[in-house]
Order: sequence, then structure tokens, then C-alpha cells
Amino acid sequence: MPELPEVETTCRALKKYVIDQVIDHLIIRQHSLRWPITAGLEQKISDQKILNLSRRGKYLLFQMSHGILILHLGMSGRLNIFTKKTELKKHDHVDIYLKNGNLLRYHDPRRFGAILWTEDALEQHPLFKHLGIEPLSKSFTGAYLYTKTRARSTPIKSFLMNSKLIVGIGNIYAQEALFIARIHPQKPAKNLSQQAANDLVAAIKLVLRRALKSGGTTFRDFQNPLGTTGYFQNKLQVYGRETKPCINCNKELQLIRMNGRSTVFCARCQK
DNA sequence: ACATTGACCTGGGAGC
DNA sequence: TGCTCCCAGGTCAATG
Repeated sequence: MPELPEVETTCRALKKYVIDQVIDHLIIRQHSLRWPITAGLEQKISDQKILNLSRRGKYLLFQMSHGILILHLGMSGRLNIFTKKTELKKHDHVDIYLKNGNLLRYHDPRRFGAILWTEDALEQHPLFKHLGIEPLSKSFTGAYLYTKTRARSTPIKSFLMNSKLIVGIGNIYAQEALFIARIHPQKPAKNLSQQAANDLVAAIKLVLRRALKSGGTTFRDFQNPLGTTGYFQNKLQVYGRETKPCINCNKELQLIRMNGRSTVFCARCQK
């Protein structure tokens, strides 16, 4: 379920527990995630040191001595760090034991996540070579968005959620950003004015930073690796608020479906 | 090249 | 209680 703020929250919380630690061994109970876990991962990864942990889009990247462990949380994935023996729960698919005795445990009921190993440069990796821009990066500007949207007739919400164009924005934050920028989710991307593009980029950065500050959004079971939940769900302005009044104008918010995803917006405020 | 749809999986809630 | 249906924070592959 995680979007950029939840993945980044996970990444930040994990860093101090994993960087410079050495893998002792892996236990894989379920190989079948979105793709099968890379064959022989247990042997490949044992005794390797975790040199760094970073995020690209919604992927977590464990930079090891001789390769990179790529981990995606999918819709329902979670990574927990445990410093003492912890009871095994249903859907605890992978345990990564560190030499210091701590345990990094991957839990994912829907199994849409991924755990892959690569020894190649990420720029050439099929999952990474076509990824779009990081929305919190300096180079993501109104001018950039305006240029990129010119040839696109797709609705702006679909544009925002297309990871080949922009990474990290999913169904929650796309709706929130469009509401803040007062842009209709079905507006063709190419019809955005330069001003609207500026506003939208500002709104995206604002909502992602706010969510990050709140430790992400928790609906069912997102939690950071220490087991605490985010609280941005209390600050959502449109997501999940269909039939409730718009916080700007009081008109009832509207629910539509776009590409099979629920989309809530204010028909009066968002043009 | 771009846009849209189906598929992958489990669990929880609504409605009967 | 229990069944069925629908929905859920993602994204790749296949299809027009």
C-alpha cells in the first residue's frame, strides 16, 4: 500500500539498524511474490555487508558488498526490524538475520511485493531504466512538468501515477495533490497551463513532505519498521472522503473511477 | 509511442 | 454465522 512517503519512512527508520551490518542467513518461506524471489538468494547474500540503504521510486535498495537487494512493498508489504525473538505471523515470508542477532522480517499478505537480487548497474536493470523523475528532486519543476505533459492526452491523474513519468505517487497522493492544486483529475495532461503545472508541482512536493513529516499514511496496517503507524490519514483532504463536504467550499465531494481506481475530488474547486 | 485494460493475491467489510 | 461481492496504498504485460 505504500507510496513514496511510506517507503521513505521505512527507509529512514531502517538505516541505523542495517547499514554496516553483515547478513548471517536468510529464511524464505514463500518464494512466490510478484516475481519469484531470485533463485539462490540465500547463498548470494550470506556474509555480505549492507553498505547503504536508499529509495528509488517505491523501491528500497540495499547496496551490498557485491550486489544490490531490490525490495518493493507492493500493496501490502511491510518490513520490520526485531531485536528480540518474535512470534511468526501469517504472511511473514522472508527473514533476514543479521550477524548482530537482529532480524529484518518481510511480511506481505497480498504478495504483490518483490525481492530481487542484481549485480548489474541499476541504470541497465529492466525495472529501473525507464523510471521517471523523483518528485522531491530539485529538477522536478513546473517548467519540467509543463514540457512533459505537452504530448499527453491522458488524464492528469493517470499521468501523475505513471512511474515512467514520475515515481512514487500513487492513488492517495495523486488525489490529494490535485485537490490542493485545484485541478480536475480528468483534465487532459496537455491542457495544463504553465501556471497549473507550477501549482501542481508545488502541491505534490507539499503533500509528500507533509506526509513524510507524519510518518506516512496508515489505513490498515502500514507501519514503519519499528512497528509504529503513520498518522497522515488524519490530514487527508479528499482521499476516502467521498460524500463528505469539501473543506474549501462545502460542496459534497464526488467519487469517480479512473483506470479502476477510486478518485475523489471537488467538482466545484477542481477545474 | 501512447492509452487503456486485465492480471497477479489475500483480507476485510457490506449486504443478504 | 456464513456466503458472495466488492474494494484495497502497485505496476507489468498485453491489447488497441
